[in-house]
Amino acid sequence: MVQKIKKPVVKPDSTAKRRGRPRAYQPELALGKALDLFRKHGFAATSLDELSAATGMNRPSLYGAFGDKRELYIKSYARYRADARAAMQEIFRDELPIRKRLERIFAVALDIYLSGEAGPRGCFTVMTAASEAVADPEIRALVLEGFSELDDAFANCFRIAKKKHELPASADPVVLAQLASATIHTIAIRARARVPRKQLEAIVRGAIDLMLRA
Amino acid sequence: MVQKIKKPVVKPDSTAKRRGRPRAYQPELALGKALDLFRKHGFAATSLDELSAATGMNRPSLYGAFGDKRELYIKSYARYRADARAAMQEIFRDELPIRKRLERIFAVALDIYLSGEAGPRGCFTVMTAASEAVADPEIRALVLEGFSELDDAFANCFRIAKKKHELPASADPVVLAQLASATIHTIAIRARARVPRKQLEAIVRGAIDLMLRA
DNA sequence: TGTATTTTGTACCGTCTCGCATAATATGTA
DNA sequence: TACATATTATGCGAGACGGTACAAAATACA
Repeated sequence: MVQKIKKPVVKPDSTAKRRGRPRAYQPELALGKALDLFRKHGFAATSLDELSAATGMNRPSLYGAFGDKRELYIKSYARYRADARAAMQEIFRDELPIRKRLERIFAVALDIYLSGEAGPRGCFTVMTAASEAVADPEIRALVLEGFSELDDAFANCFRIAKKKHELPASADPVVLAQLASATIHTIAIRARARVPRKQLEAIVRGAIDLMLRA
Repeated sequence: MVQKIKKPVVKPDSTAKRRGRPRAYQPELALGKALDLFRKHGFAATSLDELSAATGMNRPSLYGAFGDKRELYIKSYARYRADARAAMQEIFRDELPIRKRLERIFAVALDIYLSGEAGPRGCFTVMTAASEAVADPEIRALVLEGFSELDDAFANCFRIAKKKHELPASADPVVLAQLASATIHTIAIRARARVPRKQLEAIVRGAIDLMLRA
């Protein structure tokens, strides 16, 4: 018996007993690889061949698992948002002093935007807004949701700070939040153009000073 | 003594006597059409066929006049920058009070970003930063130049205001300029996601108040 | 064991892509 | 008129693109 057994060392889908031939890929892992590619090159400049190579899935499997290229992009974006939310949520909820909290939020953001061995990848929400959001209503809705989520999180942040009297009564949490989001957007874009981290950190410092000097 | 030393030193502008078959297109006008397309869809999602149709030039003419697609993109971007500069320069140089000046600058920016019958086209510098700037060093250099140009113009603006005592001595023109640029970037991105003008104007108002509040 | 079910791998389809080769056309000049 | 020059118009060609048909492979279940 010359059978070359290629059993999956790790069960792809935890312990569920599936009926047919087992999957040779791990969906979450493959989606992460797809996200990496989309973040690097954008939707139009990423080919299914590259996606297939990066995920280790051949094209039919890719299609069966995630749908066509556009659906894969949407699912990748959802994954990005979930990851970013997971990284931020805890800091947003934290009870640290407002300055410390802002510093940590922007530091995590910079980590996300500057990561990538082939160059900084920026913010996927911003990239998607700049490219696909104009013509595709469904994607646009997701992007708008992304903006609102960030705005709201910042606004809540400032509202708490105001209650704790870390900000004067005259401070408007919504305006401050828009400024914080603007800072996020400008460092995301500049990161994409390879502006060095030091400069981006300087921008963040200036913005924080301005926001808290009230 | 050579009498035929008269090489066409003068550009073949309107009244110059060119040698062969006359052009059927106007280069500046065609470049404008190309820019429109690139702003709408980005580099990768714009095909030479579409460019050919929009400009009214067939592909070989397009190629002969502007080079390949990438060169055409670069020339389109240069044109965009020149247009934006022409629209802004005068306001930046003006002697209006700082608040009025900022209001006018942002209003013009919004006009640029929201124009386009097929949806708002955003800021081409921002779009290029998000897409081509990562992998293409030459384009990246142009984008960085675009960022600096805006930062410097704003900084100069605040410096003048400070000299005229419209700002307190403690105000840092560079930090304020970064905030102004950040506001430009955030409205450019949000415009691309079809956020209505009213909301963008509210963001601008909040930012100006924050910048000028002493 | 045999059958049903699910995924994989290969190979292909029609379409679009960019860039260029070639020939026709329209002008200035000798 | 005849020639040189510059542009237009047609269309080709090699490859990349997204998506899918089909059969082999690998599992669960009866």
